[in-house]
Amino acid sequence: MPELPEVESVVRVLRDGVPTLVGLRIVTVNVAWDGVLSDANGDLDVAELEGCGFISVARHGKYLIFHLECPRKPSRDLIIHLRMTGRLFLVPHNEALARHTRLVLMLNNGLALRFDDPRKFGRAWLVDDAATIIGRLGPDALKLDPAEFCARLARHRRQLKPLLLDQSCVAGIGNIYADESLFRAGLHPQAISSELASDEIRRLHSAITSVLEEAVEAQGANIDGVFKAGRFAVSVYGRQGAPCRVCGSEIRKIRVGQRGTHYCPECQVLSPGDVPHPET
DNA sequence: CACTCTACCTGTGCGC
DNA sequence: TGCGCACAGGTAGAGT
Repeated sequence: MPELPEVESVVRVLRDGVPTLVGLRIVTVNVAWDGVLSDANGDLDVAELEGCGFISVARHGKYLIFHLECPRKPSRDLIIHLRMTGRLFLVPHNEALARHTRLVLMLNNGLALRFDDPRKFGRAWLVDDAATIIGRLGPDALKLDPAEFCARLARHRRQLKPLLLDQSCVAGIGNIYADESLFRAGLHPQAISSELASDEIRRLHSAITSVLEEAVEAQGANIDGVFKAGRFAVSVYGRQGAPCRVCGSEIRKIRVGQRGTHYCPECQVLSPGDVPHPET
């Protein structure tokens, strides 16, 4: 389940690894599953990718941004979203396709950039300007200015959990790190954004920042028996029924905005003004 | 505007 | 053992 820290790990490998993708050129493209290219924003024209060179590898929220120099246009941006189960890596040119390989970009150094995705949720776009795709997103969760974060919370009267997952508010937080950030901030997932006190907002901001920075450092989350990309140890996500690491209370799982939500009933108390839904 | 539902997918893990 | 099914997740789009 790639969220911001997992996507950042991919960026660092492709940008800073040996070999780096930067400076390499796409020779041919192999589309193993058509659906990876089609989307409401238009289909990717494979022929336009051939001959393009990688200028930079970056990220905004969970979107990967490959800035390209192209034969027929000054520049283009290849955008890839890994969604739930997508993986991106460099392999030797002749490496056999895996069962879940969706897209292969053959490169001019004997390697290939391969996109594997069992659940077919991941997508790729080729656009003149990355803003076409990421323009609607809020600021990246790792570059979140406290004052702007405060303004964005105040602007809506919404439950914190769905608001944190809304990529147009803040980009990069998914279900795991939303739960982890709210736990660290000591805030209930159903607390109302516009009703937070300023110290609560500060706590949430620093919780998001520290959780994500630690997770980037650990190269992603490590969730018991499910997801083991990195070493970040979760406190609440998937730990329903287990004791809270802080107070020993039993971690609960409820549904908030259709999403599984994990929290500690002792550490994350709803303030009197907020009305919780009686959910299980 | 805030929320809910549905669609998109398939591997996993449960109950029977 | 094997079958069926609910479930997980991020996002877009439609509907309330």
